[in-house]
Amino acid sequence: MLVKLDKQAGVRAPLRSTGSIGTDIRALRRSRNWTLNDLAARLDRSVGWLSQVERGQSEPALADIRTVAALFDLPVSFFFSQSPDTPEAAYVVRSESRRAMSDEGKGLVESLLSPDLGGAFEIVHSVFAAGARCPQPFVRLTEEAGYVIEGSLTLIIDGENFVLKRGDSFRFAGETVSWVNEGEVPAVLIWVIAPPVY
Amino acid sequence: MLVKLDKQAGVRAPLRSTGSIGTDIRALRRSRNWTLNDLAARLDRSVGWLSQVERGQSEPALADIRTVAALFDLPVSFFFSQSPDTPEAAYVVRSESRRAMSDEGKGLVESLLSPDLGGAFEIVHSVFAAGARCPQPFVRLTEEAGYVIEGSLTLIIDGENFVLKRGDSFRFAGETVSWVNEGEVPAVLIWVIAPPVY
DNA sequence: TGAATGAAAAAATGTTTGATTTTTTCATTT
DNA sequence: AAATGAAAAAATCAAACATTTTTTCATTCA
Repeated sequence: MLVKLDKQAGVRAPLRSTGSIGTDIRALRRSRNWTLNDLAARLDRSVGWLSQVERGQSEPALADIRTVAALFDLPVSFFFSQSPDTPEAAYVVRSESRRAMSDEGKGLVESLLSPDLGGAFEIVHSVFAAGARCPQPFVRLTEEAGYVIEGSLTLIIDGENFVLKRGDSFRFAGETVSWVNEGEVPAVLIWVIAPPVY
Repeated sequence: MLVKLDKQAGVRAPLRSTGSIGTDIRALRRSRNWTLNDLAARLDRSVGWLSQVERGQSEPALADIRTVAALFDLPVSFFFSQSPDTPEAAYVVRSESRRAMSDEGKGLVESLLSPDLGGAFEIVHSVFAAGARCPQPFVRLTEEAGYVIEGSLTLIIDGENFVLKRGDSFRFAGETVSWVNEGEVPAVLIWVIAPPVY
């Protein structure tokens, strides 16, 4: 039974997922505020088809999945890293079965800590390699907060440097942000973003 | 300068705080969807006065603060655990200067990981004492997620038991939830709640 | 002297309605 | 079975108006 949460409380509707590719695509599309038409155009497919795909009534071709992955800057593997088919999968993500959201090699490995995309916020496990540096500062229309589990990370918020160590936390919203790991070991953080950007 | 974030993106307005008691009270009141009138009535004070207090134009009496603390089930100390007056305080919370949101002794110590109350979600550091047990299951109109940093915690979601270990994470929304720490050591978690309940 | 009030003004929020956009459905084609 | 295109259904949006909530401020209270 699905509990009806009232809108006013700010809880987004579609949380319970089927864990299908279509559900992922829908969440990704929504995170960018795109309509079916917006995404269908980019895939060079019809709106009706996309609607069917998102609801699991039709299977996208591999080529389509590749395009979607590219559009959202995700590894294709993301769409196939299915959570094990246990009853707990709706609620729990085991440390060994997180879905990777970025490829190794960029100095930052992000993986999803929630059972699926969607919801009011995104909670991500991020590992910043020693010496890694944000390619360029970014600004997002989001509220973001984080907590340092291991190692140390320098955050640059609106030009000010903050060296965060284990146990430190932060929050910002709307500022220009960048980061560097100036330590000798990887920095491990929990990072929360609302609303979701992936 | 305060960046204007657009509503559509779902970012709540009043983030930057003055760090005053009034700001805390306003955030707490809002988290329960109470109007000035609702809270003023409970404090047996006028609406105008409360408006002034929340905006720092008037000082509440100690008795008022005690009542507020009781209403929101917070220790009075919460309102006086000011973050150090450094420029970073707007963005960063150091591990040694978190604001405690619950008194020791209940088996659960929660402390705030964001620089102030308010915002789209709440991020909390929670330590569940070994053997501690949730006094009774709860249901909230929120979306909640968490990550186990240390130790182990059993979550009971809609009657199903999930034993979470270090590195595991979870998310739920609308379910009936309870918890026990059946381990021998404290369980340390990061817990995210949207929208804020404190 | 600053806390506190009450009432008027201002601001914010909610509601309705009709129009528009977005999504779903489905018969048909590839 | 994938994919389309068009009709139906559902959801979203904008404007106008009503209502609620918040702020302001002159005044009283202790």
